Amino acid sequence: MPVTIAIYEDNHNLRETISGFLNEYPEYQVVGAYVNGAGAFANTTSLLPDVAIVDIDMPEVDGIECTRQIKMANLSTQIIMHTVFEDDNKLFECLCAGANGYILKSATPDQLLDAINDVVKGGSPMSSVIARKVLDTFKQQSTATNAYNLSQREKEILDLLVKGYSYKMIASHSGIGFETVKTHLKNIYTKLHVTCGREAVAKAIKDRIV
Amino acid sequence: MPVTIAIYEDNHNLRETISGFLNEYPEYQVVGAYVNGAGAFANTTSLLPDVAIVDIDMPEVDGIECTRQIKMANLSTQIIMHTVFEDDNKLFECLCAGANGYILKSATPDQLLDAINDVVKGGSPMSSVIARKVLDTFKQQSTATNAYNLSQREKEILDLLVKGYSYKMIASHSGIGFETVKTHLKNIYTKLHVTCGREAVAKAIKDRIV
DNA sequence: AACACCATCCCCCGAAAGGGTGATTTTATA
DNA sequence: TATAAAATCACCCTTTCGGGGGATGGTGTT
Repeated sequence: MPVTIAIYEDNHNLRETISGFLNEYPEYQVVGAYVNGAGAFANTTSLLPDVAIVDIDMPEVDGIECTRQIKMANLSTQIIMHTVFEDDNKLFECLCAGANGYILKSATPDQLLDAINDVVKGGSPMSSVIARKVLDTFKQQSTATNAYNLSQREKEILDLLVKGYSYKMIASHSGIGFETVKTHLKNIYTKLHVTCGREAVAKAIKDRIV
Repeated sequence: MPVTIAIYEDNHNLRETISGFLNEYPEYQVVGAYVNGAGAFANTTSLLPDVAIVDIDMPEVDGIECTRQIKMANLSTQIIMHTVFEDDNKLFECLCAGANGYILKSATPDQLLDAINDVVKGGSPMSSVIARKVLDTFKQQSTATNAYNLSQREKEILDLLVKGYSYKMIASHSGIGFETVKTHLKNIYTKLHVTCGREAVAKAIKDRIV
């Protein structure tokens, strides 16, 4: 049973080249080739391809929207983004849309085959340069950590506040008095530079304190 | 000028093997080899290695803490995590700690060299399996969307609530009455199945409503 | 026309939040 | 052991929340 593949690529030559190249192998079968993401949902629903190779820059319905449509139609279709080069902002959008791999158009045919095999086996092929960009977003998220100098008790109470506990509930949960909770929260608000509990909750979550 | 390398690996044989292997090449120079992360900060500060190869599982001071220490001492030291296999929970911790690459101990010497070259060139070498896990956390963050059926106005008010606005401030900001804000928030709390503003804020952020 | 939904506003009322000031005890650390 | 930091509690006071009603007008759908 061959791996079924859908291709979304606006460049006619490239589309035919990839399609023809893959069809030379009995283990791959191109079941669809389209100039953009229009109809991606319907195509995917009816064909259920194992893999979709999606160009990011396409007219009308671009690769990101196309990726969303495909994933909405069939979550198990593995999506390989195909792009001219490592593009920063769109990379992130692709990831959120549900892309499973990222391959450059400058890649060799063999690398394309590797990428296809990778995604069907549950991997996410991408260059180390792209991987670095992905990793950087992680660190970015976790750098702004606890520079607020909260004590252990304060973190605990803030955590309960985020969970929606009232002052009273926090007091009984932590086995301390109501007034103590108030004092702690006053200090917490001061340290976080916020003026109310809701703002503290937002900051706690966004800055990964909890 | 050779690439300077520090090795953190508790297994004596492996440590010596890697060290010896790398030192065979004039373009690489192992400047330190340690059994765990103790003293990583000091080592890094004085040696400023280009690359550190860090085993995740080490006694006393493990690879994650080691990674933090190294990055704290010198941000430009590129860190390659070295592990027996793709470990889920620690992977994420490593990324947050600042790891730049992820290589398996089963990798061939050539692959190790590739990884080293990758990180010094600004890439992040990792297997496609690991890359997939990283990507999955992205999607996880963006999937749980708005199924709460909030109206546009309600979303707007919830957004302001997250920003720390008081009811009064929301009212004047949105140009509506205080009582209207209250009504909206009552409805919002009902729709989100929460009982107070802080809980709503937490839910709004975690479920990416705002 | 009837209905659902949204946005707007009003009143009442008790509970909760939060800000100020001050004090004691425990714990960690220099 | 002195000292700082953290944790604990108390009292006062005002404002804000949050839940319960109920009401009106607009919009869009059936």
